[in-house]
Amino acid sequence: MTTRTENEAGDAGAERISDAEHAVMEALWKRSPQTAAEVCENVCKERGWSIPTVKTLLSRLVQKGALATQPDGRRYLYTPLIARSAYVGGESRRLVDRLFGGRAAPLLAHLAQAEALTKDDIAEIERLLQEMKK
Amino acid sequence: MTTRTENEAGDAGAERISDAEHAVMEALWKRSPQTAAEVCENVCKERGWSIPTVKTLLSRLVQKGALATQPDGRRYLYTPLIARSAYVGGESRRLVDRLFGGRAAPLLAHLAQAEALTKDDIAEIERLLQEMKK
DNA sequence: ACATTCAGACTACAAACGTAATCGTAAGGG
DNA sequence: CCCTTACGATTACGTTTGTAGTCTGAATGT
Repeated sequence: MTTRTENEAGDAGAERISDAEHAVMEALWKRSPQTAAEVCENVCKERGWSIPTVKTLLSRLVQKGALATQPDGRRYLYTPLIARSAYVGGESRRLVDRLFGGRAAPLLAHLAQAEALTKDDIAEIERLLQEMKK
Repeated sequence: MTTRTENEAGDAGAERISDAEHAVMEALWKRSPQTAAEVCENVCKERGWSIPTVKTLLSRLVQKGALATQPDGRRYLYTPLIARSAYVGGESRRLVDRLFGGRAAPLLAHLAQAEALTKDDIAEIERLLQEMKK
């Protein structure tokens, strides 16, 4: 390969996705492909954005290798290149590493203390643990 | 109070703490109070920073109401104004809200899938759940 | 054919961030 | 007393992020 300074397509999702960009990704994870206008319909109202904002975010995400474009007449259809589960996994890992020394148990303890766990959560987590132990 | 546009001391930790700032906070949560030089001793090597960088971060954290200063001769002693547990709780909550619709169980499921849970983690989590149910 | 419209590309611009150098000054060594 | 030194304060500056406007050209209706 030729020098390969950085990011020449090949790794999808190396660049960090910002908060605003994440909202756009969510829309596309929910359904894809979508045009810029469609994405806007799904997020502009909620976030108080105008179309140009969505277009900027889409462009940046394409640059970052998080979205693929596919021409459709005079506009583009956008599709995620990174899976939501990969993103979510990465972010979760980051948090656990940064704040809990990489251990997940303390995170759970914190959520518990903060009343972030409902009875249902607890029940579901127990089920998960049972599954895991098998 | 006079107009009270924003942040006139009263709320500690309203402003968001950035990644670099967080490293400084960690040093002070581990031990406090500390001088700027001491903080640097604890983080500069690891992050590849020079003293000016640490001083900037300390100043910003003071501005944000995350640190208190106490004059000690010609320098300052810095002390956290927000508890680590509060910060950690807030960040965890943010993540769970943003990525898991506020439910903790899916987070755990993800960590599990990603092999982020060791046998010890699982055991400890079970203990936690037992405690909680009491 | 031509004006209108609509899409992406490019430009803008302030705030936050990461990273640091410089300035002014007070404390201490001699 | 003066010089050096060690602080905090101020300033710097490129990048990322949030939020949007302008430009250019192609499609479209008539």
